[in-house]
Amino acid sequence: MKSLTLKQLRYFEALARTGQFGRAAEDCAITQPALSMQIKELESQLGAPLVERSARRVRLTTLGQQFAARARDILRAVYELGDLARADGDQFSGPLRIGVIPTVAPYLLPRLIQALGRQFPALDPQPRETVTQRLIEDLLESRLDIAIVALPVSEPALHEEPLFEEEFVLVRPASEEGAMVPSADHLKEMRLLLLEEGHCFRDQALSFCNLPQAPRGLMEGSSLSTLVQMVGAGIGVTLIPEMAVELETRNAVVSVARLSRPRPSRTIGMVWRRSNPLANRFAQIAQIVSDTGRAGPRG
Amino acid sequence: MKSLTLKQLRYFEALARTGQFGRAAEDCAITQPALSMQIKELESQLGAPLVERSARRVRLTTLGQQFAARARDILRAVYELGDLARADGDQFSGPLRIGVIPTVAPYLLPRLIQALGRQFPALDPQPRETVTQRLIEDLLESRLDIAIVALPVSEPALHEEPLFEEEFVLVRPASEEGAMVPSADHLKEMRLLLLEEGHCFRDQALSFCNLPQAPRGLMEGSSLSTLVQMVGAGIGVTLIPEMAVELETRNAVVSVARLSRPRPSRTIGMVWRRSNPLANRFAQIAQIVSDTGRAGPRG
DNA sequence: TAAAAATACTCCATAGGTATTTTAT
DNA sequence: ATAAAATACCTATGGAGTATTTTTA
Repeated sequence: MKSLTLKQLRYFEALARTGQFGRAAEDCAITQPALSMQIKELESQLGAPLVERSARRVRLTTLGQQFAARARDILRAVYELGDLARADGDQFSGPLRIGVIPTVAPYLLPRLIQALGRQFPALDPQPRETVTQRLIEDLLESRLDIAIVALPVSEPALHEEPLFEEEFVLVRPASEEGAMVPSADHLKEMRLLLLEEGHCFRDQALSFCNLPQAPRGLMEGSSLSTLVQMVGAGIGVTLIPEMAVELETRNAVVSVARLSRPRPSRTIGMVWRRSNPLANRFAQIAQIVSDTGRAGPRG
Repeated sequence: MKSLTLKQLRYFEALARTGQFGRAAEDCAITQPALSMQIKELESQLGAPLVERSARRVRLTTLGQQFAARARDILRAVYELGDLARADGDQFSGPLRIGVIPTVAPYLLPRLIQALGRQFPALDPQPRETVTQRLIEDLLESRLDIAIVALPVSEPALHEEPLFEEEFVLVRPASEEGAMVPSADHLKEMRLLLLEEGHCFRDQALSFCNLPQAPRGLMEGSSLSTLVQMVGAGIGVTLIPEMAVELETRNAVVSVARLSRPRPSRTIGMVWRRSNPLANRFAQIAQIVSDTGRAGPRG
């Protein structure tokens, strides 16, 4: 006479995601036996196994895979249900999980958190920084509410709200201050430093230089900060978004130059699940982010 | 730190549907205080009221209405999740909630239940008889698995599987045995007895007689059995589906005549929710129903 | 004043914790 | 031999029951 519980779905989803009872339990903030028992109970209710047990790793059965897919949809819908109440009322309160790409986060977040705090004192912004692909996954699985990324992302389930246009600038060793600014095609002849694989800004820079793929022997860095320091050491040149200039070039012996013909830029925007009941709230938030982004570091 | 439970959703759905704590509790097979507590807990978790309390009757708040709509979707999905396991394996087992329209049920169900029992010994058919509109509602809300109705029903969420074509025949007093068979247009001049409002067969009969609406002074009955008995008493004539002939005319002083030009008929079919994981099973069931229907009462 | 919801309390089922054993690599 | 899952046992939370009070139409 027992029936399915959300608890069971949550635990099973974690198991399907982590592939291990122990990790799943940790993820759910319970102990491994507790999770094992719930999975066992779930399987007994269904009358069929969801996972193939083995000591090292757990594999989902065919049924388990179908089950996991539907369970995820349900958990997402339940999450949205919980947000329904927050969408009404006059003040926006509670946790807001914001994802931001690494080439924007450090330059925007401090001022953004401030601005949000001023506008919505009861709001609890929970920022998270990672690459676009991960942010999109997290959004689709309801592990994030909104994400600030470079547009377009082209996911049908997501709404895209453009916030501001951001130009790229060239960073050269200080010794080249005032030298002639190279064209896009000249750039690819130079020793170009780029972010490592996975960062959208890497692809945007490559694209501006008319390079379909990264050239051999490309020097890579894991952050814009690293790239600029490498430029300062005379290793090469790089491109960075305008927003990063103030912070990153302050303590580096580099010079900054505007590019032109065409002037390179990207659109920063905010995305969220269309079905999220907080969508209207997010539109308000987007306005604040846009203002913050345009105001610049002095804002 | 608590989170939503399906129990809360089920109780709230019942409350939204019944509009009363007591009825909802009864519906959920618990006591009224237990349900009250869960609703209270739910509202406190959301931080906003879902219902406006009053002694006589409960009204949903705006939030409550949105919440109820989403909750229903979730509960439906959870129900389907529970059926996922039954879709695999080689034998189809467990409860199968079958809805059948009243002008088909008594003539088909006995043989159908037998046939199902032969084919799927572990299956537990739970038939329910009511008019098409109610059946469709129940299907959409996951209170039924399949329904046997006259096609088309034209609901995008439902799959329609045609089973067999069923002709209508004319039932006249026994005294008119062998008399000339009237045409469709003649029929509307005669004293026609029809089923009461809500039965699709009523509309099908009217449509065959080229009557857009029921004529004034129409005699109505609540079952085909009643109609035939009235014909036997010399009150008028009526149309019944072929399948009903054997059972209904056995103990009545009436004669049966085939109609023609055009020969009237309707398509009996089976419908189910497209998203139901048991859909493949239902296709098997449909084959059995079709065979049973075609075989006739001597089956 | 009568019907329905809320409150007060009691009990027990069960979810989850700790400790340990079993299993598979 | 080791890491992970299952098993055994215990505890405590909270869901549901009964009895009663409060509310309002």
